[in-house]
Amino acid sequence: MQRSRLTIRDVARQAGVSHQTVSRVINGDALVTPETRARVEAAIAEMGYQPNAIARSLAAGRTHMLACLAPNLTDYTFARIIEGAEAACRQHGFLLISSSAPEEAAFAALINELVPSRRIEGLMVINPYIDQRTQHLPQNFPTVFIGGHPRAGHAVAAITLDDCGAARSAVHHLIELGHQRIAMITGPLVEDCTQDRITGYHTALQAAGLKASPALSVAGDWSASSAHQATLELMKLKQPPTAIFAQNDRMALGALRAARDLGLSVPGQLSVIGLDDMPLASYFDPPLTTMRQDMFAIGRTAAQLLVQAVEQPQAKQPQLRQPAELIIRQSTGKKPAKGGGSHTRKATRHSHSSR
Amino acid sequence: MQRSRLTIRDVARQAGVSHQTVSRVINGDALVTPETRARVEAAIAEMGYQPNAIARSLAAGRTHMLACLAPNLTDYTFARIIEGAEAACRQHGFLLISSSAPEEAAFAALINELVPSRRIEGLMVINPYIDQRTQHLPQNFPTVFIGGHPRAGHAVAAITLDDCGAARSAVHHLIELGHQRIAMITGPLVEDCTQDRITGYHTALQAAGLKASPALSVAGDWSASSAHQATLELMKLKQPPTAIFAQNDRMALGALRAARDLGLSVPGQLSVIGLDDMPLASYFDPPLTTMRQDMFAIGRTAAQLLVQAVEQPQAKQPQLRQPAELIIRQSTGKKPAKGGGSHTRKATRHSHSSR
DNA sequence: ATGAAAGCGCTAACAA
DNA sequence: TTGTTAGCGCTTTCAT
Repeated sequence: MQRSRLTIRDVARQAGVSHQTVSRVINGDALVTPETRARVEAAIAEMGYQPNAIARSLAAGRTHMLACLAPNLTDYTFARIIEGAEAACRQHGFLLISSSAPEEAAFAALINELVPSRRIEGLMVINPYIDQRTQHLPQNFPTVFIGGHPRAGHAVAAITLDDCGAARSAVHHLIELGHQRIAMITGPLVEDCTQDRITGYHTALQAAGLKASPALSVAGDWSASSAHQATLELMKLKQPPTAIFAQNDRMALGALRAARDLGLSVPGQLSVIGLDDMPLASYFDPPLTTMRQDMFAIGRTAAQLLVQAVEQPQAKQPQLRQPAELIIRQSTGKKPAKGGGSHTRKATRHSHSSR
Repeated sequence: MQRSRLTIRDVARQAGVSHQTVSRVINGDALVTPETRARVEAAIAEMGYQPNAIARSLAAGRTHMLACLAPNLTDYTFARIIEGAEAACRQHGFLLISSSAPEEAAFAALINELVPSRRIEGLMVINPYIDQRTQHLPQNFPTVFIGGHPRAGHAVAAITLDDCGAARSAVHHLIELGHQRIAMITGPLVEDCTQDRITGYHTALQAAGLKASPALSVAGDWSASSAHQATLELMKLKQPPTAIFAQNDRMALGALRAARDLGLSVPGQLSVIGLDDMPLASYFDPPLTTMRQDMFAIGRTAAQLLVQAVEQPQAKQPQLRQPAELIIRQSTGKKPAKGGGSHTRKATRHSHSSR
């Protein structure tokens, strides 16, 4: 892997053609005699020439680089989106810069570093609507939103999980098991997906003719500990819930632990359902019933949308929704009979998915 | 955020100077009169000019981009390293491309796309020694290894967790609790860190005058399910272990579940210790005793080493080790008395770290 | 089908 | 201190 100090002209000399012809061969231009092409390709192979991407970028005005901004890179959900996006980018001949911008200021700084310098051709933003992010977005620049639906005035492509539908399915599952007092632990209220999941929760309750009690809805922050706390409070109510819908799996885990701390069996006395199907969900105690979402696919699709937006800036900007799938494990069960069910914890043999 | 079609010459005209002077101002060259500088800066501000990074790269021969290759982006450990690296890169004025290369072929392809095209100035590789990755690495190119120590012939900077020391501490903790039959569930045997952790395990046993039984060492693949399986087998031995050291937290979780499936109380009848201290470890059942490693710091340091290697190619290439810290929670306890301890599971109130 | 010329937007060497 | 002249390595006119 020698330093590619060779230029297009070196190859041209070796092949006995002009440097322009070499350029044509590199770019697959059709107007080259097969013989010439062969000669040039032989020279390229022999000398081990590889084009300088920066020079190409400058001359062609295209960098073939995209960026993806996420609140962080460690959340499994985000990481998986990025993995999908990165794979799709490479497939389309693009490179991806993924950066974490926990707060708005960092977000604005990043945009201002990447876009005006003309380093990237397009931008993917995960969770565009937390804080005031969108106001820092460049105008007339190819952008795709992931998780968060465009407000009026934003003609950008967007792809989200079907948050509303996923929440509705989760709550519907609980209702089918006979639960009537169904609590919800939400994510931060400023996030779009939190709101959509709240909507889905209410939709499911309404469809079943159940009334939503405000006391049964508690805000968490996606962390297990926030849900642990929330669950302890919920179970202190004069009429505690018999089931909890946690808006993500980490919080579901916090709820499970709180139940254990309170000596409540799950699902005997309390059912818990999550949302994500994170890799370890089947190893929770008990294995978590949850909604599975294919974040890799979301990332991949987002990248494809973005590539399209870059190549054809005038094209329509679609708004997509990726459905979620109910994964039933052992953290949900029939509503306990009045007066409580069995308090004992059975050491049953659990089956696990192999994820 | 208008399209930066403005060039250095537009600014020069506006400020009534040569384009070169504008370049000097942009680059903080000292040889500019304060007045001229002020005029130029005023013009820049007024026009909203921002330099074209690609043109700069071509002219200066520097891209200020680095890449980090990891087996995947979703492993918490890797994601955290990348987060740290990315933060440090930005701080030093570099951008980071992080890519996942699950197998050797993808790894080689990536290297071949990034390096000869002169797009990046340096390379960070997480787990350089799984499969035959190192043979695809470019020669004479600034590189830093993360996790995996250089073999002979590789004069590259490297930073790893102190795998050996971390394993030793973990096993030592079990020994101090009185355990003598201590099993280990390893990662894939081809990985450096697996081997180092095995070494640490043996070192700790030897130091205590204990003999390592080959039957007590089982290979997993870092997944919870592999450890679940391994634990079931370990507990079938005529002389089962009283404690298990799992080489990562996910596998420790698998071991915990296997214990539950077998009706064994943890830590009453079986102690389990992990390695990682992943965010959810304190929410395992029981909360997991484990070794904490600061992967963010490792990533940050790796990036700093790389920047240094890029700036001063002739400098010495250090090999660093980041220590790990024992985090005692509730999955480890005294060796059970002969004949077994209490089989009952107490619903004690657990404290959690807030991570 | 091929080559020559001109420039992408900037930095670097030299001159003034 | 500032301006002038050349490129960086390639693509894109435009001739031929």
